[in-house]
Amino acid sequence: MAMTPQSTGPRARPDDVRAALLQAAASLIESGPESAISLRACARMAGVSHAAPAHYFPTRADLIGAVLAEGFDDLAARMIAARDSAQADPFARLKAIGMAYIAFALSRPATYDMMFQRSNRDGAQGRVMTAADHCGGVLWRAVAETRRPEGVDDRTGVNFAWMAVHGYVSLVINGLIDGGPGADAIEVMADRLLSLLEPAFKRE
Amino acid sequence: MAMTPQSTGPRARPDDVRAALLQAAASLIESGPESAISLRACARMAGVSHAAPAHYFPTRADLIGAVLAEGFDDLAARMIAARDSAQADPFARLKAIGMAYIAFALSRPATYDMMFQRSNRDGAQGRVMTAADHCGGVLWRAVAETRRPEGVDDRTGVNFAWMAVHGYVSLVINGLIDGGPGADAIEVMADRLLSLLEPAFKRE
DNA sequence: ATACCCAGCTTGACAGTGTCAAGCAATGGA
DNA sequence: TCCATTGCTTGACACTGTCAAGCTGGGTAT
Repeated sequence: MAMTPQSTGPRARPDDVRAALLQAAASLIESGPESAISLRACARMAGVSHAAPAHYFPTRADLIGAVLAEGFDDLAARMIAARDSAQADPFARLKAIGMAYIAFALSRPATYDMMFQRSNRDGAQGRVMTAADHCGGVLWRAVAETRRPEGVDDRTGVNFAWMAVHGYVSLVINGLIDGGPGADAIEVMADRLLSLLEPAFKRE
Repeated sequence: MAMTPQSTGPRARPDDVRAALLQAAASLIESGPESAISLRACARMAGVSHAAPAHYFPTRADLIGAVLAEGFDDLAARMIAARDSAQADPFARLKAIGMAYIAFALSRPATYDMMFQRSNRDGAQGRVMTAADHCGGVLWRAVAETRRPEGVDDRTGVNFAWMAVHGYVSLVINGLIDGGPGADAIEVMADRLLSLLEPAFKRE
């Protein structure tokens, strides 16, 4: 059998290639059209042969899925960090999560776009959806801590917050709305958007 | 020179092929992964050779762009029809537009998704963006007719309405939120969403 | 009427892609 | 020392978008 008991295996020489492939894919996603994200281009960037990726990612969808799963993990980490360094007020925490969400999306727009497309979530054996659910869980808990008006239950609150923030960044990323003139228009608009949400997440 | 004076040309035998290619592309978009939308598959469906599409659409992006431009035209038409058959109240008209928008997106989810991706809007010499702007204009005028609270100017109103509805359908299409249990949950949720928008578009 | 042109489509080719199959090299355990 | 497994390579296949040529038939010009 000789099954290495999880000890020495990946330590001796870490899978440079796997990491290099992931980084190549991540950079290709942000730097060109989706059609340019090819396994062979990733392999060239990583300095390996055209068939090497198959050893780590059975198919193209699996490589892309791995990048997108990492994206969701990164997003969740940012949301948690923002939440934990915000004030104790539940809506302030929710707002901090929203701003972190927007910052992530605008920092990696192409990745964000792909993360939210069902067709890109097929590979990686469901890991993408698991990571996405983890993100949703962070939002869910933050919403659950707010006190909302009658008729806005947890699910409705999550849906409303998520659709507003996602709709905003999605339209901005794809150039269909702008926040108006000014360099920091996006942040101003994001702040205003979250303020507009306030009535649904506060009960006075 | 012999430049036909725009009269007889496309009448004699209408461009069946062009229409067939557009329809093939539209059906491929809705019936499979994006990678399956190939010029050659469209050509096979239309019963022409693999290079025939080049005569109507210089590149693949142009064919897809043409389908998406038609999508925006269709969407605008549905929005206008819904608006004109709604009650005279400005918010009722806005809500009718929103419901038509959601219905369109859910009836052609893959097309809708592609319409809102910047990378798919390169071809067709800007026709996609023109059609998208036309859609935005319909929304803009509907918003302008509402009476809103202080601080919600036209632009903010348009952004708020659009991001809410787009965010909702985008998340639903891609399976990240659901409207809760029940067959008509999506419509119920859509209705609730538009009601939640109401405070931003009414001044009592 | 005859020559001609050209729009509309065809066949053929090329580089590039994802994926599969086979093979090589080295590392580590028996 | 032998051997098996891991990690990667080369090679091949079908498929893709795009370009270059060639064919064909209906219209115009002479």
